Formats: sequence, structure tokens, C-alpha cells
Amino acid sequence: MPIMSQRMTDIPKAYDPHNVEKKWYEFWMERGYFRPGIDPDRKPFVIIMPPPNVTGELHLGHALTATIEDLMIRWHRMKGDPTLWLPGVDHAGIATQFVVEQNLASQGLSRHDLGRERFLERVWEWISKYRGAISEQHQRLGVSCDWERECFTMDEGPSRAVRTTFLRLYDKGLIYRGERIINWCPRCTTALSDLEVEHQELPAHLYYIRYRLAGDDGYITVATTRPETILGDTAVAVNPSDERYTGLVGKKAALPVIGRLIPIIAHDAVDPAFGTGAVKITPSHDPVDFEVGQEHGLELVNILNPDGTMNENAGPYAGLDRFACREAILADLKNEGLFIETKPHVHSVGHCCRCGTAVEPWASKQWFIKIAPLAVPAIDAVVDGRVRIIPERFTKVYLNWLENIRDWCISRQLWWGHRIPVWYCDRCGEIIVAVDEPQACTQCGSADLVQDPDVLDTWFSSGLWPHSTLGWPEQTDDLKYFYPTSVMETGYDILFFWVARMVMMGLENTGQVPFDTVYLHGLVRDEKGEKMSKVKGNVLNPLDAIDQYGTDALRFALSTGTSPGNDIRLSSQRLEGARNFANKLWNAARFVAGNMQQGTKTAGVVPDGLPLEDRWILSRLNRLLITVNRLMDDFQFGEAERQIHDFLWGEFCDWYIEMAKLRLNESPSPIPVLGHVLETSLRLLHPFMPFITEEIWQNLRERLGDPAPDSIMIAPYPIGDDTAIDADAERQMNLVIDVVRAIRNERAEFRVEPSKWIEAFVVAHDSRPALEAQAAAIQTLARARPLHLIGPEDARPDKAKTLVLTGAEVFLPMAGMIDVEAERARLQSEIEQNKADIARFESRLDDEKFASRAPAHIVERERDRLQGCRDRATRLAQRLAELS
RNA sequence: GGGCGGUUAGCUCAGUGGCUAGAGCGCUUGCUUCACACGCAAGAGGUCACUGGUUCAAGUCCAGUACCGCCCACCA
Repeated sequence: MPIMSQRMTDIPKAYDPHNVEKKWYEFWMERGYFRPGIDPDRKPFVIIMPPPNVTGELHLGHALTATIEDLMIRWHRMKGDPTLWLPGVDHAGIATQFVVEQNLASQGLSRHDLGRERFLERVWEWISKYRGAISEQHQRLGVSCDWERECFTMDEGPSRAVRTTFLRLYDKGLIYRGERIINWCPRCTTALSDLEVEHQELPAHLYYIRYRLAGDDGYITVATTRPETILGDTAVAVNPSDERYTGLVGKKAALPVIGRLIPIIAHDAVDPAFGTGAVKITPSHDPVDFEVGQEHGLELVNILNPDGTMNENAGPYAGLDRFACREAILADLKNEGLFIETKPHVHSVGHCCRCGTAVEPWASKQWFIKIAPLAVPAIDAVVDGRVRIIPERFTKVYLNWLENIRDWCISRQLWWGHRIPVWYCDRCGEIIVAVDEPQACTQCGSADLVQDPDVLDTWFSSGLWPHSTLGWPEQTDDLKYFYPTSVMETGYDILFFWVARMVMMGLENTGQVPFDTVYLHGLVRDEKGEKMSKVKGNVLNPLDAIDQYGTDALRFALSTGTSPGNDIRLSSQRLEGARNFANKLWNAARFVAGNMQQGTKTAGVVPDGLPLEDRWILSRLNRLLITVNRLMDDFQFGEAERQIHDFLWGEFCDWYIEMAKLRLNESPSPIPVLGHVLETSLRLLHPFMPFITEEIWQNLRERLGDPAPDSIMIAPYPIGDDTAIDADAERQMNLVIDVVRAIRNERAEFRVEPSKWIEAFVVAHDSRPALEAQAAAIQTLARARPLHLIGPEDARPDKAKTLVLTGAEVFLPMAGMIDVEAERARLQSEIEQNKADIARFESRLDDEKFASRAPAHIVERERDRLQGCRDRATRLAQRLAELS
């Protein structure tokens, strides 16, 4: 005992994460544990980390990604798999250019003041300043990724992969340049893909406007939500079957204000029931109108400048902002008597996902990927199961998107990003697409080549990430060994942006799927369920959470009791709960360490001949190990953690340690099972809470005589042994627990002072030997002394509180405190309840179909239960009779 | 207009056909019990949204309804 109390003072009472996290992270790094051990005979486990924005800050979504990926990685590493987790960062075209431009703006400069080259220098400076912050944040989260393989999308390797892919797709005719309607952001002054546009339903107006007919004093009335685009109209269309307008088709109408004459045409796409049944056609600024224009050979009249102001085609309105122009034109129409009426109308307006500005559909010359041919193999891969999506419901979402996919606009009018590898010959106009910069025109030999000024959509390089990071297009050793990767873990919000494109590009470039499994996690929300955003100010910085609660607590809070694809609400209460669990574990370890004498063997513990509580906890532990391994295999990490938590707190601490204390009071000889269960649990928990488990494990290791590796992170992951499962021990222990709880319950009910001992009689039936062996424990845990273990026939106290349990009865003689009437009523109600139970079990068992169709062990269990209820019924009845 | 998800204790959520449906937080009562007050013990609290179906057995599977949320879509 002196040894124990002495040691206890060595270890602080509360777990302090800050003293341990840095220490162990450095230790792991120094030892090189994060590097994969390559074994050509073993299939590796590989995760490529979703690359965060190079100039960004990690938010809780990244913390969740890091947590789930790290737990998978650590688990596989402990299982002995060659394990690679490859980190990286993304150049994030628009986002990065945006922050650097804002920084310039604070100095009163625009990127145009600097020019392209100097602007890019600024971007690189900015990156060199902020890039390290991301990895530092990641390291504080405990990520065990291979930093030596860290990649940046703008590195030479991935950049070459980008150009190579571009060339290959161009040669195949899958990349083309063409004039199409794209989404234009006037603030970012670049084209966007359809995915980068967020549609919002907004209340607006439908304006009815008259166009004068040419050579006639009649009118045709159109309805539009965007009167300013009148200036770009090149036709009015009606449905060919619409009799109201049959006479007008082929005639001309004059545009209001500017008077330009446009034809009236017939087209199926016009819905006669909408508005007036006549629609103005603006091929330059509307996707449907563009199609109509193509079919009818209509002219494209662009009326906008890149910044959203009106251009010279807008005549008197040139220079006005598009929204100011709308008001101005409406006023003029009213003056001219061409404005008829306005009706409220809800329609959806696209906004730039980066800056929130309303985007303009705009006919513009851009580069596109003809994506449908690439989608087909990506669909097949998921349909035939080469790629599995978790949770499964997203399979349908994925397939639906790919089946209806439209060409992908990949050119961006930005400076920061992968420059499009296309050169134009100034002399002959030849278009040269090449991986390396050409020195002369392949056609005419001229050296006057100008590279396309645009850059590629950031997601183009992201789509190549799983193979470009491993060395593609070179057939590197890494590519050969680690590709295809194992799991792609990311948020469901980028299923289309990223996951689908990786499948398409991976298959296209390598002929293989990029990963076997897609694991999609949910969004992290605040305690009110709202999306975290800087604007709302409800963003919780992961580092703040770590400072306050510790990394393990943050990881535990983010991943426990959650399920794939479902959003997570993170609150301070949740973090506190996780921190409390870490502290509980810490203190359990403090207790165990204090009782572990130097050289106590904890490995190779066998249940044979051990006391009941030892056999019980070993049985429970092994059940847990089997369950957790099954859950991990099945990607149910949150449930696995919950089970570990419940075992450690509710079984190991609440019962096993409490009973161990009694034994240690009797005799100071060490209890190997105590150390064994803790040590095994630490390894089981390590992937989820890496720091505290390492700290305790190392501390324990010094006391262990067993040979062990230098770190818990390379120790073997525990697997269950079903021969350790001992149903008898569990049954007996349950009875002990029931008896103790029953007595405690009554003590509380009768307000017996906590320190006071009370006398108890326990009638044991089949389990009498077990209860006798546990008499001392029951006494102490229930504070019941003297405790009389008696037979069913033995005399028991007269006026006693009686508790009829399934395998025992407890009598508590509480002099003067028993109300016989109340006691009788209570027993009567228990009898009623018991009767109902019996009836339920009987009717189930009497059903022949149940007996014949239910599995044998279920039938058996129901029989046992019925028997237990019947026994109890008898004893309840007896007891009631005794009371009268 | 299509599709998906949710609806389980006061709150937040687990529960992937089989005990009498669980946890954390909150609440009530009592405890400075020698690992832990970031704790211990006891307790209250449920028509698993609703209707029907499949099954020996449904919170769990199927169909429909209601409400909430999300995604997709060229509704001028």
C-alpha cells in the first residue's frame, strides 16, 4: 500500500493534454512511424488526404476529415498493413487569387497594377507564408500521415499530370474550345462551371412589355424577368401551335428604345401557357435562347462588359451597371407606353459560390470537356461494385448526376492556377497543345507563339489527385504499389465536385478506379444546427477546441456516436463530455498503475482458475474486441467508439476496479487482469484517442515485464478470443450486480445514511456458490453487513423489505420503516407485471411458427426467460403470502 | 418539377430484423467513499411522427400521409 500511495502522487489528478501531445507527436515523427513499410507481398492500405486550400485555415470539417482518416490509418497500421496516408494542399485558384487581391486592395492596388508576372510572385510569397500553418494545424490534430510525401497541386509532378491529361483528352477530341453559354461572375471576372453556381429561389417580377410590329401599328407582348436583356434580343419566339400568333410568325418586331428590328419565329420550347406565350430571345445571355439561336441562325449580341456593366451594344445605357440599367430601361418603357404590367414571380437566380454575386449566363469562347464519354466507365465502376460508396444512399445521387452530366467548362479567366497548355501561332493561327512549351509552330515553324492566357478550373487538377500524387504519368514504384488507393474519405458536399471527377479521370488516365471505397462524412454544424460560417460568426476553430479540451477530446467528440453522411452538431457540452471521458480513463490508469508492481506480467492472461470478476471482465473485454473489429471492418467507427466508452466507464471502472479495490485491501499482491484489460483497451482505443493512450501506455510499459514495442501506435491491434467468452461468469456477475443495485436502491429510497451499514439476507438459488464467493464484495459495494446468505427453506426476517430478483431474493429488515400495506401493494403490482411478461413469453413460445422459424438460440433464450419469470412468480406469491 | 434524408427521453443523437429501446447533456435526491466532483450512488423521464402492409418477430423492411431539412433541374 505505501507503494501505491506514493505512486499516486506522481501522476497528476487531472489529465493535462498539453504536456503530452507535442511530446508524442515529435516522438512518432522522429521514429518515422508515419512512413509506410513497403512489403510487396502485402496489399497496402492507402488514403490520399483531401488537400485543404493552401492559404486557408483548418476548420472543423478538416478536423473531422483528419480524425476519421487518422483512425482508419492507425487502425490499419496496427493491424500490420503497409499503410500510406498522403497529405497535400490545393492551390485553390479563385479562393487564393481572391485573398491575395484583397490584400492588394488594402494597399490600394489591383492585380492589373502589378501585371500577371508580379502578381503571381505575390501569390507565391503569400503561400510560402501561410502554407506551413496548415500542416502545423494538422499535426496538432495528431494526424499520422507521411509528411515526406506531401504534395502541392502546383508542384511540378501534379502540374505535369495536368498538362498530360489535357493533351490526351484534346487528342481524343474530348477537350474542345467553343462558344457556349457559361456562367460568368462579374466580380471574379471569370467563367464558372455549373457546379460553382448556387441557385437561390428569389421573389422577383415578371414584366409584360410590348414590342411594336414592323410596318404595322400592332404589338406583340412578351413577358420577361430581365428587361435589361432586351438590348441583346435577336428574335421573339412563339409556339408553332399557338393560334394567337400564327399570323405573326415571319414578321418583324422593333425592339423598344433602340428600335432594332428582330424576327418573330416559331419554336417548340415556348410554353403557350406561360406569360403571353411570346418570349424574347437573347441568345447571348440565356442558355435556352442560345439553343434557339443556334437552330435559327440568330445573331449573338453581347450587351455586357466583363464587370457586369453594359457595353456599347446597350446604346444609351452603355456604362450603366446591369441592375441600374434594368431600372432605367423600365422607366423609359413606361414613358413610351410600352410597359404593360408587372406580376410577382419567384424564380431561381444563380450566385457565384465563392463571392455570392449573381452570375450572368454569357455566350463566351471557353474550353470544355466533353464529359459524357468519361462518365460511362465511372457509372459502371460504381454499378458493378468496384467502387463502393458509404453511406450507400449516395450511390443514387452519384449515378443520377453522372447520367445527366453536361459538358464541363474548364477555363478560368484568372491568373493563379495551371495555365492552359495551348499555344496559338501568331503567323498561321495554328493551335498547338503540348505538355512542354513548344519553341516553334508545328505548322509554319514560326516562333511567334502565344500561350492561352486562361488557367484551368482548380477541380481539374483535383480530379487527378489520387494518381498524380503517386507520380503519374510516370510509372513510379509508388504508383505501382499504392494505386489504386483504398478509401477516399471526404464530405458529401463535394461528391460531384471532386469524387465523381476523380473516378472519371482516374479511370481515363490509369484504366483503374482511384479507390475502392468512398466514405462520406457529414457537415459539422454549431449547437443550433446551423452551418458554421465566418459571416455568422459561429465558427469554432479546431485549435481553440484543442487548447480548451485537448486533441483527443476533440477527436472523440467529432467521431463518437455519429454515422456516415449525417451532419454533426458540435457543442461545448459535447466536447466537455469527451474531455471527461479522457479524464476518466486517465484516472483509471492512475489507479491501475499504482497497483502494478514492477514486472507484473499482463500478457498471456488466461481465465482458467481466476475469480469470478476476472473471468467476467475478460469475457466482456473479448466480446468488445470482437464487436469493435467487426464494426471497424464495416466502417461503423462512431458505434465502435461508443462501445469502447461504455465498456471502460460502465464495466471496467464502475464494477471491475471497484471490486479490485476490495481484493487489494485483502492482499497487496498485484492483479494481472487489471493491467491486462487496461493495456488491451488502450490499444483498442488508440486510433481514436492517440495521445492519451500513448501517454498511459508508455507509463504502464515501464512497469510491465512483457516485451513490448516502443510505441502503442506500432503495437498490434487487439482481436477478440471467443474462448474467453464465459456466459456463466457473465450471468453470475449480473446477479451480483443486481443484488448490489437492489440494496443500494432501497437504501436511497429509505434515505439510509451513506455511511451506515444495514443488515441483509440474500436467498440464493442456483447461484448460491457464486454469491458466496462474492459475499465480501456485495457487503462492501452495497454497504450491507451483516450479510446472511441463506437457503430457500431457511428462516428469514419477518418485517423486511423484500426484493424478488430473477435469481435471488433480498430481505432488508428495516425496523419500523416497513409499511406492510404498501409493501403488499408493491408486491401485488410486481406480480401483475410479471404475469404480463409470462403471458407474452407464453404466447410467443406457443406459436408453432415461432418455434419452427425462429433461430434455435432465440427460442432457447425465450424459454429461459419464461422459466425465470415463472420462478419469480412463485417466489413473489410466496412472499405475498408471508406478509399477511 | 425530380431525388434524398430526418422525425426515438426536456435537448443533441446512437440503435445495419431478435432481451423489458440506449448514451451524453439537462433535471431530482443524496454523497469531500483512500483513481477520478472532468467524480460516485440512486431516480424521474418514451404511443420510436401518423396509417396500413411484409415477417414467427418491426424503432429497424415495404407502401402511403404529414411536417422539417438538403441536393439536383435551361420555370422566359
